[in-house]
Amino acid sequence: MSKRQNIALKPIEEVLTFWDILTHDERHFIQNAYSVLHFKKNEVIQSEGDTPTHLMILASGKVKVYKAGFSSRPQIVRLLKPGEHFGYRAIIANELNSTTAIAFEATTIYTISADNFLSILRHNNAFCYRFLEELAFDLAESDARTVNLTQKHIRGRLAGALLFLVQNYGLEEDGATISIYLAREDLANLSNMTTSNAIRTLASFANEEIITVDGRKIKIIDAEKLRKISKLG
Amino acid sequence: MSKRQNIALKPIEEVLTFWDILTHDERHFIQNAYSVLHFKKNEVIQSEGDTPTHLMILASGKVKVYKAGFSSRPQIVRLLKPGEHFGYRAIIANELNSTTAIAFEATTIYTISADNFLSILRHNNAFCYRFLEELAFDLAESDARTVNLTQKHIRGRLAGALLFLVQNYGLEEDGATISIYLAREDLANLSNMTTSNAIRTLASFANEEIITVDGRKIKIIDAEKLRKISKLG
DNA sequence: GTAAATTTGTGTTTTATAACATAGTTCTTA
DNA sequence: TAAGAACTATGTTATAAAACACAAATTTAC
Repeated sequence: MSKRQNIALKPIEEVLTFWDILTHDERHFIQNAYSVLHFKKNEVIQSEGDTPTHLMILASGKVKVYKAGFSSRPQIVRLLKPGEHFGYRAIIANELNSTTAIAFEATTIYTISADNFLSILRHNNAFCYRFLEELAFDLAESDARTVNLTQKHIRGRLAGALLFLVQNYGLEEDGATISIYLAREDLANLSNMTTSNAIRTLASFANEEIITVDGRKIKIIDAEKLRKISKLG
Repeated sequence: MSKRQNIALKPIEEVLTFWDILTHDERHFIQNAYSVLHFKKNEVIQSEGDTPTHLMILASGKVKVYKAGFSSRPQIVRLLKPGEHFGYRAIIANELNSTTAIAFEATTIYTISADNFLSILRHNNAFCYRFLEELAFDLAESDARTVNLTQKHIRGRLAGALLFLVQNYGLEEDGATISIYLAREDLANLSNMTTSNAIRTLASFANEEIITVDGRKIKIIDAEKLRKISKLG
């Protein structure tokens, strides 16, 4: 992990989506027990195979979570935005980290130690249930991704990835530009294809006037068509 | 769902792996609130897209859980054995069923209604935590499957599937025969390939004396080699 | 116990996508 | 602001696996 700094930072009670379900005592406890970590662009936050030590909550920035593949092609399994948690699955399952997390951009993270996290899980049922819901949701997503990536053709996979980005990060004020700028390589690692093919297919989409591309900025022109391509492989 | 019958049946307190963490009252409650369902070979137990109604616990038999693919090729995501639960993810996430479950063979299932299940989840922290653990474990499995299926070549995928079957259902008394007899098509749906390719690849493995095949009975001869193939794609 | 249906097996052709090669372009950083 | 590194782009070739076609074997149903 990384050194600390001190930049303007949203207070923990505004970042944690589960703040409302904590008891008075727990809030107090956490306010004294959390840490803040800062990561620069492309810094590794946690590594696949490491012992998990903390629940992490993204305060600002963007994080990609991936599994190292065999063929030197990592598979991105989650993209995180502020307010979202990670690093806790392995704590609960009592396993080593199954994924690596990297900061896409300068990122600030609140951390709560595994012991403290487990202690609250064990004592606050609503808290436990909240994480149960989250994992239940993520599991369906993961299974759906398996089918998406194994059964669709390249165009369908890339279209699906673009729609996922829209859903996940939303659009800019123009109502069209996807609010995250990914390298072609990341786009490829999200949709299980080579970088060349991500580039090529993106160019096709632009040619067909489904999107426009300006460097890493992608504007959605015809979302309906994109959805169709995503569905029909 | 299906009609009831009355065959010799393990009592619920012996089937439920979470019996020990229920309170006296909850045990009492469940003993009056469960139902038993019987399914014949190939009967559908629940369908993708349906509203989830019950937590299901497999008392006897074998069940496959899969997602319907696009290309008419379903993807098997879990294979269940007695004692294992299913059908509860969608209840927790408050979604429709994301998978279909089918009985592989004559199967008996204990069911507990969604309301009752949720009520215990909400009141018994240890119970909630047990399911949290289960989902945490399943999520890593699902992510790992994504990478397995997208990045390995056919031989690696099939080798992985065979090892999975061994791990999941174990071996017969001879210490070599896998304790589940799957159709080639199911083997294919487990490892993301066409049936022809499952047949062909299985034949190659037999040729290379890594396994022997007798109808649907598969004997593992060289587990080490199988592991190697699974790893190196 | 025979017909029909399903499953298994094998050969051939086609195709989607990876791999490779190379060049232009844009970002870093010294 | 120049030099190098990283990223984007595009053409060509190679190949893994699907698609198709059909035959043999086995299971199921009547």
